[in-house]
Amino acid sequence: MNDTTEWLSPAEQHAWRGFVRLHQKLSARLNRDLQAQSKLSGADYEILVALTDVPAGRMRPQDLAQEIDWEQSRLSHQIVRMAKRGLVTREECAEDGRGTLVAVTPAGRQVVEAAAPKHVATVRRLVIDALGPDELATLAKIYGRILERLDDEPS
Amino acid sequence: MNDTTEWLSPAEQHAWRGFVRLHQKLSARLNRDLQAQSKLSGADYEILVALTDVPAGRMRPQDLAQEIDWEQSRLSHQIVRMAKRGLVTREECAEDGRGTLVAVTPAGRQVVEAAAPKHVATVRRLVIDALGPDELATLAKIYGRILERLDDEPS
DNA sequence: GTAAAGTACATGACACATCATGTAACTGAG
DNA sequence: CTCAGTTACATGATGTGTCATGTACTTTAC
Repeated sequence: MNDTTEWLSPAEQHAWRGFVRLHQKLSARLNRDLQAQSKLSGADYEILVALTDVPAGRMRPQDLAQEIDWEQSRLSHQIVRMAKRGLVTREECAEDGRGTLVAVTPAGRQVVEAAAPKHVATVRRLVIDALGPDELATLAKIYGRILERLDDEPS
Repeated sequence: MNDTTEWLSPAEQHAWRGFVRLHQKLSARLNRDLQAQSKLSGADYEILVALTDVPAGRMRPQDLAQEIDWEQSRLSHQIVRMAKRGLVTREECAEDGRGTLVAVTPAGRQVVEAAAPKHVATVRRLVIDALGPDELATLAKIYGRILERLDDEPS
């Protein structure tokens, strides 16, 4: 590596550090809240929301993975754990012998429906309410731009 | 829970989803890059940067934890793993018999010095370069505001 | 129809994070 | 001095994420 590295300016460093810290603390906080209030991890919550969002309450793992942007393996492990706790079940897939269907159980539905309002309230209180409408739009725009870069790049 | 939950508006939801997705994908990406290029996890990198940032190259775990905003237990486990790989060592603390000092090893220093330029380049390419200077300042301001809220709240 | 290639998902190993709890050393009131 | 409380850190259990790899089924080329 040569010495032409362009290090971050103080302003850039400040913004970047803030980004990292915020990300860390906020997700830690949201996970702890979910766990304390609803006995759910963030991962559990994300799965349950995705499943209850579709009318049938069941999806192919591959579709679910794409929907929430998870790796297939991660999802598979997560489903196993949630099935053990009775939040979801596996069903056979008629159209494709290799496939499966993941379905929310009534218990899972009940849990997420109780959890969602509290979670949303926390998000609103901690994040949304801290932003003006213009800032909200700016953030969304910036995030979209960075996400594009991520998707464009090779790896 | 009553039914007065104030759900997120479409614009709010869009921004929030972007926030979550960006956080997930970006940190996954940065971790993978670090791992691939330098055999370091993001956690390893953070520790090494903090340690090499101080002249002595060694710190009390409690100070280190505060510096990078980690839980004490997390840090302790991480130190164990990094010590096994020869990136850091534990030293006895003269002033306080309960205490320890964590020090970067020469090997650790070498690894992080090789890793840093590549990491910074990735951050710049993916994030910083996607932002105008005004946007950078806006982000920093917003992050600061949300971080304050996080720190203010009970838990 | 069959063999090769691809797809859908599972699994084991390992790194990581968190929680609850433990141990040793320090500090201060008496 | 001594003992109660606190501080600094370690440790075990458990849940989670990633990687590499495995298995069963399906599709495609021939």
